Amino acid sequence: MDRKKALTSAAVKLFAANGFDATSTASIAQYAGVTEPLIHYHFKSKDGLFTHILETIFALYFDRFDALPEKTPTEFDKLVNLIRFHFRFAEDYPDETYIVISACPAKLQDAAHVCAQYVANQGQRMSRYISECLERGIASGEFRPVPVDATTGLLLAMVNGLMRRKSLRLDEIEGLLGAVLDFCRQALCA
Amino acid sequence: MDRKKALTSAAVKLFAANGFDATSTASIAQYAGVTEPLIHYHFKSKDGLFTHILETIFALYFDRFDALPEKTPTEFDKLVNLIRFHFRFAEDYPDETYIVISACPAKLQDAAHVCAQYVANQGQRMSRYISECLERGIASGEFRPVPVDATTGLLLAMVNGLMRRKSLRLDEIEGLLGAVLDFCRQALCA
Amino acid sequence: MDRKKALTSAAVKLFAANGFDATSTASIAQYAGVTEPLIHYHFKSKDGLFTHILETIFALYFDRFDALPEKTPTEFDKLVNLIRFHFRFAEDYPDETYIVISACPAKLQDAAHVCAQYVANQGQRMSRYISECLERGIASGEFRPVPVDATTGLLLAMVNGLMRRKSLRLDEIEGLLGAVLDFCRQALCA
Amino acid sequence: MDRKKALTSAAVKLFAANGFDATSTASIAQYAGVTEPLIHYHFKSKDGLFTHILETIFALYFDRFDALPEKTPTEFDKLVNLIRFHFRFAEDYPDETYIVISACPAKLQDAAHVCAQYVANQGQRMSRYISECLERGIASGEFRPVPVDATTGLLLAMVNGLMRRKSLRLDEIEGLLGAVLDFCRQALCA
DNA sequence: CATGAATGAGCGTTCATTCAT
DNA sequence: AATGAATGAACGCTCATTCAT
Repeated sequence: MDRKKALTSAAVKLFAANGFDATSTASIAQYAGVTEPLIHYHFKSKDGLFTHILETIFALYFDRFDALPEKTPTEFDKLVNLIRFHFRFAEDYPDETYIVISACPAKLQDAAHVCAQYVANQGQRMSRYISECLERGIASGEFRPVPVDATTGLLLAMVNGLMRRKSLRLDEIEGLLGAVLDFCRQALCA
Repeated sequence: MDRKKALTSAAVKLFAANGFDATSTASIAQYAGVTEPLIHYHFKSKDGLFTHILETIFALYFDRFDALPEKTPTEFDKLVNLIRFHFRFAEDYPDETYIVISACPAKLQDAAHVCAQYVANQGQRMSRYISECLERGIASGEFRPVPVDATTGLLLAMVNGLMRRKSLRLDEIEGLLGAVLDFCRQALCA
Repeated sequence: MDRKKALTSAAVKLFAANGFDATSTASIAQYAGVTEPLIHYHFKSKDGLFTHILETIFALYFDRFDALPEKTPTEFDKLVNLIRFHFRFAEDYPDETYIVISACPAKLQDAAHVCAQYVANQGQRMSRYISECLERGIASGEFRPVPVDATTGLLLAMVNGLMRRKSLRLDEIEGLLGAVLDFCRQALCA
Repeated sequence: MDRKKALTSAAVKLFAANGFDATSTASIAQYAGVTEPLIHYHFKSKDGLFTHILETIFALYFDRFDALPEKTPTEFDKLVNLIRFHFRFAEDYPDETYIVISACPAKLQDAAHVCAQYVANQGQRMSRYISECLERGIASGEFRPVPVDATTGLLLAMVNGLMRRKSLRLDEIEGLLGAVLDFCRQALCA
C-alpha cells in the first residue's frame, strides 16, 4: 500500500512538472523507488494511473465544493466563498491543480476520456454556481444588472487564470486574494 | 518553400490539438503531405520546428503589442486597448495562442529554453504595461487607489484565462469583451 | 542470462567481421536470435555493448599477462613468453583480438573513451615489459647493446602486426612462431 | 577541379581520422566547403570516392615500389630499400597509409571489392619481393638458412605493424629505422 | 506483492542518394 | 559545374506493456 501511494505521489510530481506525455513510466517508477511493472499491477496502465490521480483530485475538489455553505448573508459572499475555495485548493494541492489545468492537452481533446469529462463537469458546476449567484444578486438588487452569461465566463476565466500561477509566495497570495475580492465587489455590487 | 509553410501550419494545428509531446514528426509530415526527413532538412529537429513556430508567433504578437497607441485620452483606454488586442489576437490565431499558453509544459520547465524565455518576456511586458497604467491612473485620480502589484497580477490572470478558451462563437466574443471592459471599468474607475 | 551471452558473442562476431560502425544493432539482435531492445536492456546502448566486450577481452588479456612468470633463466626467455602469449591469445580469441586491433577507429580517436584508454594501457604495459627485458639483458651482457626505445618500438610493432593476421592455418602458426623467436634471438643475443 | 581536389583531401583526412563508416558524406562536403551532391557528381557515390582515393594511393605506392632499384650490391640492401620505402611512404602520406591499413574493415571483408583486391595485391607483391630476396640471399650464403615463408610473413607483419603507428616524431623515425635495419641485419646475415 | 527479462511499436534522427534547375 | 530541395531506407533508441516467477 505504501508503494502504491509512493507511485501516485511520484506521478503527481512528474506529471505536474513535465506533463503526461513527457513523463515516462520508467521515470515515475524510479522516482517512487519501485520497479516499472508495479504501475501496471496497481493501475493497469499509465493511463489508468493518470485517471486514478484525476479521480482523487476531483473527489477532493468536489468534496470541498459541496461543503461550501448554501446560505450566506449576501450573494457576493457566495462568490467570495467560491474564489476563496479555489485559492485554498491551489495552495493546498499546487501540483494537482496544475495537472488538472495544464498537463494533458491530448486527453482533453478526446471528449470521451474521463479526464475531459471531469473537466467539463467542473466547468459546468462552477458556471452554474456563478450564474445562479449573479441572477439572484441582480434580482435582489445586490448586483448591478450585468449580463449573466458573459460575466459568468469572465469570472470563470479569471479564477482559472489565477489558479494556473505556480509558486506564489504566501504573502502575495493574501494580497492577491484581497485585491481580487475588492475588484469583484466594486465591479458587481450596486 | 511551399512545403516548408505546409509543415509549419500542419505542426501548428497538431501541436495545438495534442500538445508537443503527443505529436509525432511522422504525423506532422503526413498531415503536411510530405516526408518526415523534410522536417529535419528545414528545421534541424522537432524542437527546431517548435522553436520556429514560437518565434513566428511571438514576432507577430510583439509587433501588435508595439503598435498599441502610446497616448490615449485616459489610462483606462490603455487597458481597453490591451485587452482588445489580446481578444483579437486569440481570435486571429487561435491555434498559435493555444500553443503558447498550453502546449508544452516540459519546455516551460526548462528556464533556458527559448520557449520559456519568450513566455517570461511576454509576461514581463504585460505586467509593466498594466502596472504603469494603474500607477498613472491612480496618481491622476482616474482610478481608485487599488494595490498595484496584486491588481496587475489579477488582470494578467484574467486576460490569460480568457485567451485559453478555445472555440468561442463570434457573437459570444463580442458579449464577453463588452462584459470584461465594463467589469474592469466599474472595478477600477473612481 | 543465456540471451545476454548470445548477444555478446553475436556482437563479437559481427564487430570483428565488419567493424563497429558497419554493424547495426538490428543485425546483432537478429544474429543472436533476440529482439533489438534487449541490447539496450542489458547494455544501455550499442556503445555500452562494445565497451562491455572490450572490458571482457582486456580482463582476459591482462589476466594472462599477469600470469607470465616473473623469473626466467634468461631475459630472452621473458621475451619468448611474451610473444608466445600473444600468439596463443590471438589463436584462442581471434575475433576479440581483431576487434581490439582494428574494429573501431572512431573510438580510438577519442582519447577519453574507455576503448582508447584500454588500448593505451596495453601498449604501455607491453612497452615497459619489453624495455625492462632489454635493459636487464643488455646490462648482463645477454643482449647486444641495442638502442632500447627503438628496439622496444620495433618489437611492439612486430607483435602487433603478427596479431592482426586473421585466419592463419595452425601449422603456419607453429612455423611462424618458431621463425619469429629464432629471428629475435639472432638479432638480440650477443 | 579545385573543388574535386578539396573533396578528396577532405575525405582522406576524415576517413583516416574516423574510418569510412563513421564518416558521413555531409561531413566531407562541409569540411571541403562544398555541397553534398558534388560528391556524387564527381565520384558517383561515397564508395566511388573511397575507391578513387584508394586508387590514387595505390598508384603512388606502386609507382614508388616499381622505382626500387632491381640490382643492388647485396640482397640485404634490397630489403633495406623495401623497408626504407615503406617508412618514407608512411611519412609522406600518413593519412593515406592509415586508411589503407585500418580504415575500412567491412570493405576488406568483401573479397570482390576493389579495396580488398588492392590490399591483397600489395601483400602479394611484398611477399614475392621479400621471399625472392631471402631465397637468393640464402642461396648465395649472404643469409642464414632461415625458413623462407615464415620469415617472409614475419617481415611483412613487422613492416605493417610499423606503418600503423601514427604520429611519430621525426627524430624517433630515424632511430626506429636504424634499429629495424640493424635488427634485421643481425637476424638474417650469416 | 513485486520483479527481471523481454518485446512490438513507434520515436526522432541521419544516411547516401536523386533530381530539377 | 554546382546546388537546394526532397526522399526511402535504415539507424540507435525509448516507450508502455506483458509474463513467468
